[in-house]
Amino acid sequence: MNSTDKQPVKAPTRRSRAVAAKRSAILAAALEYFSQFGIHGTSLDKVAERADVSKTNLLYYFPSKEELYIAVLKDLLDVWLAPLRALRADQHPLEAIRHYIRLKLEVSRDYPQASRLFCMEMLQGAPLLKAELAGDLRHLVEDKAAIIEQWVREGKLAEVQPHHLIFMLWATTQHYADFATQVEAVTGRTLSDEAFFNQTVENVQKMVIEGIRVR
Amino acid sequence: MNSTDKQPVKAPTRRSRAVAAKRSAILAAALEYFSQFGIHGTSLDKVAERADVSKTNLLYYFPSKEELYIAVLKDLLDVWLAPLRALRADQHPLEAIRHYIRLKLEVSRDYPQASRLFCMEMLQGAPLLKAELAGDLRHLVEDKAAIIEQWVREGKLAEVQPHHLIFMLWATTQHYADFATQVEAVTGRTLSDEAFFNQTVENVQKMVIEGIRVR
DNA sequence: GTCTATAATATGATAGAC
DNA sequence: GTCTATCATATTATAGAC
Repeated sequence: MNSTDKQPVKAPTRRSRAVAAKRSAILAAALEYFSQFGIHGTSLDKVAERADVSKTNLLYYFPSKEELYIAVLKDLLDVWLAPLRALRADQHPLEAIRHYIRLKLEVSRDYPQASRLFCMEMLQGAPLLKAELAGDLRHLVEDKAAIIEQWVREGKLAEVQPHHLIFMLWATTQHYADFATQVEAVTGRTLSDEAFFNQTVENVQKMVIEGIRVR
Repeated sequence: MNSTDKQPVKAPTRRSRAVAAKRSAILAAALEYFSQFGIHGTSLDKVAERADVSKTNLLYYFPSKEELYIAVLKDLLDVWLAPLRALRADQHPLEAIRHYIRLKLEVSRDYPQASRLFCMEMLQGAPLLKAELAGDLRHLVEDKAAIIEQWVREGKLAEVQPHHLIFMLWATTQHYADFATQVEAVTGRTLSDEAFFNQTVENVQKMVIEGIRVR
């Protein structure tokens, strides 16, 4: 969580613990609303109500709606990127990608709101993430793309352009969170259904892996 | 376009043509805003301004913001589903899917806003498309899933569950519209760049096709 | 830190003239 | 069909007491 450790670390007092708890209650409530209705469709009233604080009090912790929104986004980016960070050159290529797919689908199952808020922000042109996108994210992707490229050069993966493979991994795994409504409308199941989750992991892994296996 | 042919068809007069033109100018302006900012982030003022009509006048054509939003969504659904409708049992399986990928990426290139609005609606739980999702869309998907299942049974495709293949097709092709900001941040290119478009089609086709080819 | 006003404004929608 | 008010409301944010 980025937004809770801006301050220098001190021994947590009773008060500071209470304050931290309130902050995170607000952040959690905000995520619920923002991820469904977006920043414009969400009122501070509702967020405050769900977090069980007064609106004025909320504005004491986060000086404006936009700052609250940004705090939520920042907290979320780490969760969202964790699976990609875990991809390392010393792993067996196909196993690494197999593992990535599972991790990312776990994120889609366990943090669907994070995935959706991220998606929503992207749809709007990511006005509040532009900086991250151009900086950190881009470098992270460059790193991982280089690893994939290396695997391709060594003949361990079929000839694909790394960026497109990364996009395919993102797209196929996010889809089960972002389009959960549609997935449920069509299949009648959700990722919380364990059997459906496993079947999803297997199908996605199989299709992706066979698509990039060398023969 | 659904929303323009609710009325019984008559010989178009000068007036009716002018009215139709105004309606579609409003719809186009609305799509631009809705697809970026969502229904809540969009004001009728802005839409009216872009469509070059007064706000009151806009409300004469569409009695409320929500009805305008729904009209836009309906117009869009056909465009969005056209590629899937084109999938037919009498085609060569891999060629059919290859073709689908191209068509859908063309939609992502030519109607990115439609794709994004659809995505945004889905993120919110599709409150205004629930009916369509449960009805028409579900049946369409069932039809196409049956075709795919048949291909699998005949040994023309690898063993995959049709729904997951359909999701993969949707996800990988939509991604280039919905996450265009991220795609551009990472690659520096967009689908309007012809070389990048072709390279995208080839990569997606290759990865998907190899992933479901029978060996 | 938390509360009670209250300011300031944006915006969806209507009334009624022309 | 189009316009000029105008209403009604929701909602962000602040001032100032405690």
